[in-house]
Amino acid sequence: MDLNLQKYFQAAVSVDNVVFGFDETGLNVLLIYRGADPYRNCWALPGDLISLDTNLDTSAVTVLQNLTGLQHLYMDQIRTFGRVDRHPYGRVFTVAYFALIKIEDYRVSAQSWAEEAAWFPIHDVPDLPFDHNEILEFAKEQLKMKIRKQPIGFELLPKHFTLSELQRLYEAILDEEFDVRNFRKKILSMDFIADTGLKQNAVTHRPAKLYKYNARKYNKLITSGFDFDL
Amino acid sequence: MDLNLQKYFQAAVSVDNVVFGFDETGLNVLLIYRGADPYRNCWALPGDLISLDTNLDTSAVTVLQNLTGLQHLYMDQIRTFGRVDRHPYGRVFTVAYFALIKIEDYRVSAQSWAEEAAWFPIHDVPDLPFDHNEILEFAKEQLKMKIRKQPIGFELLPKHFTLSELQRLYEAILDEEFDVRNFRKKILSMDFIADTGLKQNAVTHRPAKLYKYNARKYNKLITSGFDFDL
DNA sequence: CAAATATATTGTAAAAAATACAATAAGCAA
DNA sequence: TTGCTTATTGTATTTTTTACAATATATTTG
Repeated sequence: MDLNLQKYFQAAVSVDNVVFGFDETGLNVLLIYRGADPYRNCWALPGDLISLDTNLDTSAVTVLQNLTGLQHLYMDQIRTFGRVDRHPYGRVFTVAYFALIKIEDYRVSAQSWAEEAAWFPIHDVPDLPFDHNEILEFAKEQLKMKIRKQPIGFELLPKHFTLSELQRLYEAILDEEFDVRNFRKKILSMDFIADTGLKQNAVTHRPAKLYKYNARKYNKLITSGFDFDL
Repeated sequence: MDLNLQKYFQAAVSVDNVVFGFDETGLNVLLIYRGADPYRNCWALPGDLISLDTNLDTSAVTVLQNLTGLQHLYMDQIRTFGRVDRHPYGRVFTVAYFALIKIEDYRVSAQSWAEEAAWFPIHDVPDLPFDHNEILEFAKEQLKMKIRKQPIGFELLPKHFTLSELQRLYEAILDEEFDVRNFRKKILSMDFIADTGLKQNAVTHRPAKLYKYNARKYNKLITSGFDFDL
């Protein structure tokens, strides 16, 4: 390589994944316990330097799977962080990705140099190394924006869900309360959310109707200029 | 450096700037004519490899100034592109930024290895090297989203502007037409847009009233939960 | 089995916002 | 004075948002 170019080709790139998971306790984020330097023995976002023969988006998926066993997630790029001194080993740019999953549908298992992998309640996250706290804050903002504009919320609930569950989900993520009647009115006015005819059972109170999300209908609406907006 | 790490630290990072400019002809994008390899003698987005001792956001500003002379712009990061084969010299990740300016307020002058710098109408952009066409498309989408949500449109017009000019601006960027009466109603209902008491002169028809944008009032509204939305 | 408990479900009126639609006004030029 | 060009304005209708509380249905308890 040209000597003039040499000096540019000395950077590393990492990905850091912010995986949000939802369960009955609310919104959580997945962290790993680092078993490798730098910042060995810290909880951190599951991220790693990426191999230079792999496309960026593919790397995000690979890194996550390699550290936590999670696979088949849809990951979205959110932003690149590139402060000069963000990594002690040299110039490392990190590309942050985020994903949103239903915790009970996946099993996380620490792998590679990750000693543990665990879910932390979103309001109870420890100090993280690098600029991971900053990344997490940014991801939370993105999540709020996205969940208002895209029907990703449904992917966090069981296939059949009650409107109360849905409302709790939105309230947890947006950190905001909605009027029960108005919320239901709005949701039911979107005709890609359908009554299954089923009801909850084994609950100690009036059982709620179960609904399901119809992605096919949603996609049809989207293409005809519909705008999901909570 | 640890030999195991060596292999990661061989990437380069570039920034590519999508600078949108508005004038009476509509929306334009700034391109440079490359006087350096690769893709010498092509029009391309003003971008360059970045020096590894500079923060990412600073690099975006520096690169743009170095190639086009533009400075004191507010640049926003939009996305990182990292296909393995996007650059012929090696693994180069590029971070795309965008900015929005009033053409007549700035003078562009090709510098460094840029042989020319010129504005191209947004609907008349040539084939670009690397993945620059893809980056540009992405930036256009971002611009549409942002201009609906933030009052950045005002930064593209003279300090004093007419409502017709403002409407033409929005119509050019969003590629959509608005009803004259409803548009004015909506704009004037935002009380951070004020009548200056002045009128156009030297026009060959009824002169329009001149308005101005009051950023201070807007910021006050924002912090109290107001949501700009066109 | 009646009462208590817990959550689910529903409607309506008022206010606000969005939409559709066309006539008149104010300059300049011929 | 007339014609040309762009600027400006209002109203009725529809749609959407908001605020607000009583009743229903299941289980558990006494």
